Amino acid sequence: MKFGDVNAVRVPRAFFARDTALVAREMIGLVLAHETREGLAAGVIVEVEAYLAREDPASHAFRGQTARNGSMFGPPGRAYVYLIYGVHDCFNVVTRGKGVGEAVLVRALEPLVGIELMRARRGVDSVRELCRGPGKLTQALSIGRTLDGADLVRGKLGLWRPKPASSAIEIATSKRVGITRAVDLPLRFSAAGHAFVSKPGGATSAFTRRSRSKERSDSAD
DNA sequence: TGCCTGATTGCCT
DNA sequence: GGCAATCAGGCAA
Repeated sequence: MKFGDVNAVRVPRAFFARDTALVAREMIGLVLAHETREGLAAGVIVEVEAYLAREDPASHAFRGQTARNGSMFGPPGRAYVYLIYGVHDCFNVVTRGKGVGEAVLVRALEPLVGIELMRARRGVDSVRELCRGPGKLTQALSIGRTLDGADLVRGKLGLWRPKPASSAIEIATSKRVGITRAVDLPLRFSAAGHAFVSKPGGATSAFTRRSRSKERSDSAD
C-alpha cells in the first residue's frame, strides 16, 4: 500500500491484542485510512486516548457490556464507533482480547491523502481543521456507526504502518480530554508539539454544561 | 416511563 | 470564552 509517497504495511491483529496503553502509544505515527466509492482518505494518527475496562470509570465498558458498547468487547482489531452528544461519531480501536472491553479513541489525524475529499465532507478549507478532533476526523474519513464492529485488519477501513517508520516522533503523555471521571489518569498520547493535535498540553479544559458545575474550580494555566 | 448525562463541535457574543 | 444542538443508554421512580 502507498499513501502518496509513503509506503506502508497493514497492521496485524496481534498488534492490537496487547496492553491498551501500550497500543495507544504505538498508534501515534500510524496511518488510518478509509476507502469508499468517493475515493481514499487517510491521515497520520497524532493523538489518541486509551480507555480501560473495569478500573476506568470514564470508559464506556466500566458498567459492563450493553447493546451500545458491544463491539468494544469484541475481538481486538475491530472498530468501535458510537454517537456522542447525539451529534458526533467517535472512532475507537478495540484492544486486548475478546470480552475484555478496552479500546483506543483516535482524537486527531494529520491529513495525508484525499484532502480535497475531506474538504468536501467537512465543508471547511483549512487542512489543520479537517481532522483535529474525534468528531471531525470521522466526518472527514466518512466513518459512521455503520462501521461499528468493522474488522480493521481486513476491509476498506484500517491501520497501516509507514515503512520506514516516521523519523522518531516524540510522544507526549497527558490527561484525557472532555471527561468528568478519572480525569487524572495519564492515558492520552500525542505527537509532541504537533500542530494537528486537538488540544494543547495536558490540561483538561473546563467543561461547561448545564447544572454540572458543582465543585469544579481547578482550572490549570 | 421519563429524566439526565455524555470520550464534541461550531456558532454567537 | 460561553453555550446550544441532539440522541441513546442507564438509572430512578
